[in-house]
Amino acid sequence: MREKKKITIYDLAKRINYSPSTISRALNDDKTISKKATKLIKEAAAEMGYRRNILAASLRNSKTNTIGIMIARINRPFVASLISGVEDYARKQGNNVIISQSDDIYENEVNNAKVLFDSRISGLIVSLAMETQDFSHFEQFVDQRIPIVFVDRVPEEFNSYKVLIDNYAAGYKATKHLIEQGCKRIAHFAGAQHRNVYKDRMNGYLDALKEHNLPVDKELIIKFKTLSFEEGHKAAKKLLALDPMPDGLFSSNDTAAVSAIMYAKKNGINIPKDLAVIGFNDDPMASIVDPALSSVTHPAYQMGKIAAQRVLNHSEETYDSSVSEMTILSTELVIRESSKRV
Amino acid sequence: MREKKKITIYDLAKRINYSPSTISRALNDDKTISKKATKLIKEAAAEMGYRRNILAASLRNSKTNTIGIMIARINRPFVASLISGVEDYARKQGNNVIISQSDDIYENEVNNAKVLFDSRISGLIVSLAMETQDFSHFEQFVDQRIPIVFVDRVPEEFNSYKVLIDNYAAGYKATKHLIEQGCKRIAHFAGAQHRNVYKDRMNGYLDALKEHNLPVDKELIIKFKTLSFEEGHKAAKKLLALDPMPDGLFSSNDTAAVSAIMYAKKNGINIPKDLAVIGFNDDPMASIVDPALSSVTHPAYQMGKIAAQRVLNHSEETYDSSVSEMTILSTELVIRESSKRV
DNA sequence: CGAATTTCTGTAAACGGTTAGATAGCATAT
DNA sequence: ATATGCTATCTAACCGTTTACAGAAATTCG
Repeated sequence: MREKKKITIYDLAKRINYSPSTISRALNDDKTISKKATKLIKEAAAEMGYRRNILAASLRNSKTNTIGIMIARINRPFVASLISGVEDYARKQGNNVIISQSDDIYENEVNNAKVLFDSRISGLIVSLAMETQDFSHFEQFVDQRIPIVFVDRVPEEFNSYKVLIDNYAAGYKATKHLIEQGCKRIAHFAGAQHRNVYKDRMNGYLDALKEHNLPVDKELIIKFKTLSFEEGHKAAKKLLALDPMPDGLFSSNDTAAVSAIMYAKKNGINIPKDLAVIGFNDDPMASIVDPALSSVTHPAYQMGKIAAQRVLNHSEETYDSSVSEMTILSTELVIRESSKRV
Repeated sequence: MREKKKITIYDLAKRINYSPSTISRALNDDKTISKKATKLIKEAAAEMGYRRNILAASLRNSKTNTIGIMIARINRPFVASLISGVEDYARKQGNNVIISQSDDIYENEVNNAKVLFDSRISGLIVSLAMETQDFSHFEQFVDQRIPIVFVDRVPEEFNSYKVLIDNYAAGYKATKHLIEQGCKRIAHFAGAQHRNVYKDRMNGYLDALKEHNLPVDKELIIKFKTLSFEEGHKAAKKLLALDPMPDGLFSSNDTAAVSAIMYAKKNGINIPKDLAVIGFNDDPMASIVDPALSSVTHPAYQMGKIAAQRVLNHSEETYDSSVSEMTILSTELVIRESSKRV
């Protein structure tokens, strides 16, 4: 048993006595081809089971209709939803999506960029690795006029499309909410401060404290590397050992917040009475933990969709790479039991 | 500012006076090229910043080094980990991974198959949509000798590589565990019975009951369509209204199990004393819910990795498409508070 | 030293589309 | 009748590799 032969426009040409160029044009609905010929050709193509060879077309056009996506790791709820949004939109427009994971490691990101570049992707969607602080590996795309859309974790110093949420406002809102619940000593789980999302959340936190005349206590701000469950555990331990203990906690993600809640519960601390907690992302776990975790919703799927739109609607002519075009999505507080005191 | 010119082997050829064919061979480490020439050529290539055009190479070889992956939806923990495993392995071997989501809808799956086929993927990894019962859309790949590896949700009637866990054994183990905890009336949340994973889990459940001389009560077996949170809620409501109430529950996934736990708790039912519960998948939420959910671990990442290996090591010569080659991974029970009675 | 090998490199034809420019046929205008 | 323009199609080059085959140069051998 051997492979079915793949038929080409040359086979079609021979079969119905048209030149390959006419076949090609007809199949692409070029109006210079007569309706009669177009119909004939399409029928023959269907009958013979013709399928366009995308590779040949891509080579000729140097256009692959493939979007590359760079993220830290797929199996995080936010990222999975983001990709989901990109994929759905891109596919509707006839594009493929190829993904690459950096594991939050800078070197991997650089290497992935090279691989995606060599794959001749038509556009790139990036959420930066935690480590990344240098962005020169993205310049190759700019040089070749390949549109880049940064999502969520975006660089501040690199001009491009950016899709993100208002992290500052979200941090402010979350903190203000805790203040309104009567918290006076509010702790913060802070992420890597060179990453916009975490820096902005922290700034929102700080300003909310200041504007409500609460002192900023450095002891209450814990700097995380990865905001993992383990780190959350350690940080909670440290916090609860303080005297006086904090009475509120704004965590930069849900994982660390949930970890803190679980640790606190085990140590007989009442959430939210002794410690009101709010997280960030509204991951599925937020509604599962008991008491359910208040959080800030992230429209991840929508962000993916918008990013895909930006990449695909990018126009060579009007685009000016010296300008950053931002799309800022709003967030919402989801108040659950973990922070409800009044 | 215009694009940087892309340099080709012709540019290299002109620059260092070798023919394009020699360049090409040298860059591919062909041994017929002298070491001296190879060295010279590689140096020149590096210096001029030459990058191979994958499209041209793919066209010529009709080999894309791209793996397609078909799943229901990315943003489910199991699937995300699976993809993660595929991606890591594939990329190490110099392959790209393109994904497509069916949303558990048959028509989407058929359409995605066509798109991936037209993308000339070198191999395909599939976890079936919930709905799918006909597999003829995979035949085009078989015809073209494109290897297919089915993962987790696999077809029974289609010969190919398959990577899955022993769902029957897992169902049996989980049920037996509940029996050992003293449960006499064990309910089961069953998934679509035409999907191997759910059918096998249920059979394991049934046999465990029989072998321990417990009656099979049809009232206690609830058939789900999607095993969603909402369905879990409804099913729990139905179960808890029974008289006598079941004292154990084996759910085919964690989502429905967690939903049931939350509903039961809200209605004053003690988990595990009144109702011992065990789920399936060991999703992150299993360790978050209170009481923590016992579950069956799924080595999702590893399954993805193995699937990628199978696809990439697939050898045209030795492969016999009339044979199904299965890799069956073992599972483990993770016992947590939701089922610990003794 | 010439013949036979071996080693290395070059020529040219693929792979399968797309597209600029040429051409042919025909209707209309001068 | 010739020029002009329009429509429909074709020719051939091109995208950038790979590779069968040919050929040249270097080496070995009798």
